[in-house]
Amino acid sequence: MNSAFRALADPTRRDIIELLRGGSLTSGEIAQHFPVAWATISRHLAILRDAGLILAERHGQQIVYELNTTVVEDLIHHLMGWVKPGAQP
Amino acid sequence: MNSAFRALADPTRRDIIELLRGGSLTSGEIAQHFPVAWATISRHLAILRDAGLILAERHGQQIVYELNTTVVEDLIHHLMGWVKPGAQP
DNA sequence: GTTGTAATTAGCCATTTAGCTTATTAGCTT
DNA sequence: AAGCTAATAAGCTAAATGGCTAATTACAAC
Repeated sequence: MNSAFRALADPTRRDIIELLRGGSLTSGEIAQHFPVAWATISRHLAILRDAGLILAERHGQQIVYELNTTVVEDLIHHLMGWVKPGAQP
Repeated sequence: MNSAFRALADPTRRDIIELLRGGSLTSGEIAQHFPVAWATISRHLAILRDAGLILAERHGQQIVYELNTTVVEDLIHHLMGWVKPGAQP
């Protein structure tokens, strides 16, 4: 859970997530949308993957990434616990 | 919005938020719950305050902090936009 | 106004992080 | 197996971050 919060702290990584809302994309397609080096995007993807926020699947010689909505939902529930007074403190 | 995500990246700051779920507390009361120096907690509080996640109010010579649920709710809505496919991409 | 208490700010240090460039791995295709 | 493309890993650097101690502000009470 901590790694998910850490992963979301970087705006580029949040942009990657927003990008993946539109559907699965390869690492190269994702990198094209950003003004940083491909290797930098690749590391962002690794951080998001380690946090469980995205899922990677190899298709031939390219790797397709997709948003893992399950972990995002877990985050939402976590945050909802902060605003719901009755939840387990 | 970015500052809120950044603020939540640190586990101590998330613990402070969880602590404030139980009700408003002074800076000193908050600091007592953590094994770090008071000045360090004070800076964490400033970061949370700048991000709008907590509200500060002076009562005499002490300052009382409380959770700002409004900004937490904004965060929740932001995250929900990631899992709801129909929302504005 | 001086003393005391609550809290923040300033200044310093070690660690982490995000970026880059240059290798290296993994899988096609010939 | 040799070459080509997609992607990650390695190694480096500058900037940000979280911790500390010491100094400073803000208010209250004497």
